[in-house]
Amino acid sequence: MSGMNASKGTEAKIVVVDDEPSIRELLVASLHFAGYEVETAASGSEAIEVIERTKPDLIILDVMLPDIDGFTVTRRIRQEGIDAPVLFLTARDDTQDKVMGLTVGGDDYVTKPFSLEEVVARIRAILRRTREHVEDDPVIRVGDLEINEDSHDVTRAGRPIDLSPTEYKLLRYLMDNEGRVLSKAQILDHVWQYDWGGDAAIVESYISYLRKKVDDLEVTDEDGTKHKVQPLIETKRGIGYMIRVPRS
Amino acid sequence: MSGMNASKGTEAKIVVVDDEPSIRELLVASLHFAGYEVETAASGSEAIEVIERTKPDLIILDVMLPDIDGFTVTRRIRQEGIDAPVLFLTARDDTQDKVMGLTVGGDDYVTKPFSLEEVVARIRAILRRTREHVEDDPVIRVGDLEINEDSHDVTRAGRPIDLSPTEYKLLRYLMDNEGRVLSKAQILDHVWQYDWGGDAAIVESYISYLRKKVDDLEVTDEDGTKHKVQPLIETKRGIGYMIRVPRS
DNA sequence: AGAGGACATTCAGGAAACCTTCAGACGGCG
DNA sequence: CGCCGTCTGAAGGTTTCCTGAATGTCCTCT
Repeated sequence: MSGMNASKGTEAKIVVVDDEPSIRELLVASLHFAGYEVETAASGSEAIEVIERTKPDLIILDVMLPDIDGFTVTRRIRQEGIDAPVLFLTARDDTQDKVMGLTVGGDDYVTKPFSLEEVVARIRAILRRTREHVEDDPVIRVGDLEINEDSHDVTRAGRPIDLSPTEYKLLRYLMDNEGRVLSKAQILDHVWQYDWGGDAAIVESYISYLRKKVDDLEVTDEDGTKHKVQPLIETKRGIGYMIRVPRS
Repeated sequence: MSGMNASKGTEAKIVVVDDEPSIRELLVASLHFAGYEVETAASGSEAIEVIERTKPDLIILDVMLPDIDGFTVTRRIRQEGIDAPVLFLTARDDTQDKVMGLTVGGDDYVTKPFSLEEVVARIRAILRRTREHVEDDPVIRVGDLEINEDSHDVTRAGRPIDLSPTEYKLLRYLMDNEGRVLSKAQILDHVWQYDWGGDAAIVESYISYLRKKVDDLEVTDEDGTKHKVQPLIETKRGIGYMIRVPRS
């Protein structure tokens, strides 16, 4: 699943609140595997109880809940002195005014249906900005390939690269799992929205696009000689894809 | 999330006084995240107690409170020797004479409904004038683009630029977050009033206005040659907007 | 070597995101 | 009261992206 560079500082505690079991499980599995400690709640009232008991570092909160809606839950726990940032889950067709004011403070939101990469990226961005952690670096590196999660910049050997949103998400997922083979199914599940109905063949197309932009470059050395960059994206036939600095 | 240049001197302590929980939360979340230490009070009497106890550097005070009004609160705490500046929150339809005399000393006011940028900008301006801090610079720079928070002047390559109030707030928010992509929702939440009910599409319009004034200029060099300025505002498709000196 | 399967590449249509402009509404100011 | 700058919503045009399909290439097993 979404295995990250588990190295990152202390593991954060996250509470997931959603009434749909499938969404809950999806998030729990991913986040747990990504190294977070996860608790869940299926309703607003349960959420308040769980949050006050466990004092999480971050809360993932569906705004549409059977009993108490997400905004009210937020207000209640804030009154109790809990100031953990909230990542709201909203339906795309929610009226705009409902979404208003959601991005103040450390809070943020994603619209359903989301892709896991979106959620994980947002969580990291929030935690990076919220926690005191001075050492937190918005840059992810694999060899001479870098992506900056703040500016969304991508560079190879210092040279800027332009990626489309989906290309960026795919590359980010690969880099987050450097040295680990990811199946096409895994990639589909993380980079594309969870309600995607299409074919896994689209992964091949996007790998191809990515390779052309990232691995098919010529750079000029200090001494003026041109040479191709080392390809970083490897195909593991029958298994999937992986990114890493190739072994000699 | 405003005032991101967290680097700024020592964190100031602020007391927020308002009887509406939603306003309180909005301000607490934003200011806390912006690096301020925040306490709250929901009434005039509570305000006096909290202010005398915590000795804040600045007070945000709604003039319309259920028990003791804001002016009286100010008078009382002044009698107790507390001279922290006050940022008053007033209703737009408050008669002019009520607002009169609010800006004496270090004090200032904003009208409800406000935008977060307005509040944060005023807070910074007040603290800049109040504190000894010699190193505080009212000028924000990105490349050859400068805005002066004291005079509200905007210049590009030395040339003055006229901006409308909303254009200025938008530019200021972008520059305060140089090199970080801001979503349209974030921009809406910070630059527009918190009770805004409209569409996020308005952000696109204002980005367009801003570009025409800021990024679509011709300047004349010392040697008489004309050339276009580098565009500083970048679109990150599917993510948002960002300002910075472009890479290479 | 050949067949079959897995992967790579390319392309075009449609969709989505974005840019720009404009007219009307609104409010401040003379 | 009328003018003027500003704000807002909407429309139209443009660019970029996504997706599915078609075709080509490489690997593997027999």
